[in-house]
Amino acid sequence: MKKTKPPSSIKEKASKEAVEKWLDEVGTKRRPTINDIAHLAGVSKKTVSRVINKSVQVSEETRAGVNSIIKKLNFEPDMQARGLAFRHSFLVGMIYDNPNPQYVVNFQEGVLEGLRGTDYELAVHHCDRAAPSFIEQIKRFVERQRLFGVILTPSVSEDDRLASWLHEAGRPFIRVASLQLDKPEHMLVSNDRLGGIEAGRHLAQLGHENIAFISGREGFRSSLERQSGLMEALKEFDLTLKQHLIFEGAYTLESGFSAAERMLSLRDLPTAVFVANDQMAVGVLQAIRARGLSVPDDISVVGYDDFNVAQATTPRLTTIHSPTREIGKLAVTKLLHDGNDKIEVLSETVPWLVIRDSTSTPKSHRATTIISSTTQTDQRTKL
Amino acid sequence: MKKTKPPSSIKEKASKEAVEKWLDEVGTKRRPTINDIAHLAGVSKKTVSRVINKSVQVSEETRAGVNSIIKKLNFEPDMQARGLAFRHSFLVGMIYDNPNPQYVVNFQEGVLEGLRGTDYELAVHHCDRAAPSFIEQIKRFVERQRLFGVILTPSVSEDDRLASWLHEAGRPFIRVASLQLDKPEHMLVSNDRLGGIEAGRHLAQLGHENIAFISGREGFRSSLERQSGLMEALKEFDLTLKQHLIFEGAYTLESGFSAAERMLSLRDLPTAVFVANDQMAVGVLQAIRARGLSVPDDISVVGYDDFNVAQATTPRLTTIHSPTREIGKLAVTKLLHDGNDKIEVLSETVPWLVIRDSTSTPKSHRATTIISSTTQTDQRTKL
DNA sequence: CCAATATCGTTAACCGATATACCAAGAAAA
DNA sequence: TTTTCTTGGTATATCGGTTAACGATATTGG
Repeated sequence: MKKTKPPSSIKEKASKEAVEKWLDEVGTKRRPTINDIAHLAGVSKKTVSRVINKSVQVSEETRAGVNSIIKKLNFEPDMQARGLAFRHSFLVGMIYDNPNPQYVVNFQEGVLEGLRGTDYELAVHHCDRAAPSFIEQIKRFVERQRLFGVILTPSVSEDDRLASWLHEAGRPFIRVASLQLDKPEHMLVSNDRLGGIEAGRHLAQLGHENIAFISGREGFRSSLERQSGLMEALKEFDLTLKQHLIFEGAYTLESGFSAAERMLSLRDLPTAVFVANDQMAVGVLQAIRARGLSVPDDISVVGYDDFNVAQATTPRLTTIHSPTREIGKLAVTKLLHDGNDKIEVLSETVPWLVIRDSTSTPKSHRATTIISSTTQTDQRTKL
Repeated sequence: MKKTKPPSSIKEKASKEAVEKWLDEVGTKRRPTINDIAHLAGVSKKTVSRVINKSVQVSEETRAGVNSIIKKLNFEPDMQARGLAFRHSFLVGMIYDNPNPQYVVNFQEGVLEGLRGTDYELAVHHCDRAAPSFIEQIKRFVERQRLFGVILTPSVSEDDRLASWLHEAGRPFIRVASLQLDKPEHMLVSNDRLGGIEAGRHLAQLGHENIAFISGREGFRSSLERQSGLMEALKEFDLTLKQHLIFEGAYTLESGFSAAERMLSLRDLPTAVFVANDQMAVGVLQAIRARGLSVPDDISVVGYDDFNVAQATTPRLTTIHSPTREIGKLAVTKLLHDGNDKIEVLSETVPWLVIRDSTSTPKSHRATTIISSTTQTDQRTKL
């Protein structure tokens, strides 16, 4: 049926005419499909498919010919159809339930960066972990869209039922959390414990001994990890975190304010406080000021996150920088390469201390260590 | 071929057994398809499809029967396949190129809220408007995923080439911008002009006459609109915005800081400044403090956006609240109902003034109007 | 009582890709 | 020379839905 190959110049000329004819007659009405490409390139559908999917079973010549037609017709394969055949869509789902906008956007931007250049796109889903049908809604989302894979961010990531369902359904997923909760292939740990250690060491090194902690809501993993890091650091300096210096907040500005008020009503005030996130730390600064005290002269404050509020306060907030964006990017990479390569994770996802203006040596030390107090003021780590 | 209907109790019993058999034998291996439902419900594929799509051509009895099987098998239609047949996916695209995380998340959350309960999901795409292939990348995204519709947020929304391409391709889309750019069915206007008016009136009513403006980068629509609102308000009070009191920033904290420094080097200082966004306003506050001046005693400051930095500063920022979330929600509603209903838009997308602590009467007026200055301090509008 | 008309359902073709099975031609091996 | 791989390609079924076109039944009207 097929004619013997004509010399390539003639063949190409013929094909060029055919392409133009197609563009005139059909191209104005609908997008090209794989059939059009196959027809104009003089090969079969499957061969075009092989070219698209970079299969090796196709000669360099054929590949070039097909690609040139693809380019001329500006062909984009329909991901719906591709997904139908592959039994999964080309969508990665990101599920979140996080009140902090900056966390979400930073993470999301990391994910999008990781997705760039791949065939995959991002579908985001916000959920309310308190809602009774919370799991059902997520299942529905995942099943209906046949997501290629799912990224669970805190605190959704902490739900074990969800994780085991995904596991049993055989769907690739990544849990991003502040500590190891599951098999390593599913986990990406942001290591909030280390951040807590950094904060604790910083305060202890400045000479603080009476250090308070303002936590997130009871049971919040990230807060627990940050606290446990603080305790570990204090232990290194033979200090302890006293039970009556732990105050519960809820990660909001207001809750930070009221937790700080409780703290400030103590007879013996602490000389420093580590606050489990920046948003609360803003409230803490305001409460301290409202009492007529000054930061850092009377009380040093360390936050956590390094979101942009940390630079808006007076004094600007010393805080722990969390590499949220990098974690997001890693999450995608891990998801897409699912165990193919083991990625070196640790180095990039380690939080670090950013020293700004809300910490200094405690008053009691001030007389003896004037020098360190002044040099401290402008020191920053990786800003 | 079909038997006469048996009494429904018998029929149901038989079907119940068949359902259990299916769940045991097949349900463990793969998800149910429309064929399974049709078979077990004793109807055809198409009838099930009609039930799913809420077509009227199906009797109440049949519908109930089919729905019961759907529920028992926990069937979720595959959106890939549906999309293939419909010639569009069940995805709404949101395209952004906005450095402000809070804007993005607020807007996105509004969009997700608008999508809740529909069959559609959100695919987000971040782009760089400065990149040369910027348009091509978006086209690729839209075409490959065959998006049902697209929402363009500022400043991507301002690109006319993109808008006309979408229009010609016949794909539904919404442009969210600070002023009318196109036919109303494609536009959602956030009315930054009104916000500017609010800010201007507030300052003028306090008695300020020498008012400065710190703008966004040249040509930024939102900034231009806010400025033009300011000018309009001043005109109402027989005031003008003097050319030498306009300073260009770039919507970042640092740019606000340096614009303010330029302003503060003037011989005659203005008594108030309207800053085109909160992020810059934070920089402005810092610059004023750095000069040893005080806000609002020496200079009043008004921001724009009402993002959470506005509550973190000292003094807390008087600013214009932009109903970003509501606009996001409206954008989806408009997109999904595309002209079916005309939605009443204006009432919800109007920005409003939030009075906090960074504005007061100017010094010169202070002696004569003590009372208004004190009552002002705690006044807030809709906080 | 029979044709016209809703009403309710069915069948076959199709959306745009991939997978399976299979074939032809040339190179290497027997 | 014949047989057996390997390589490069084709034809057809299939993924899970929808649409178009076309039956069957009941319900009317003449």
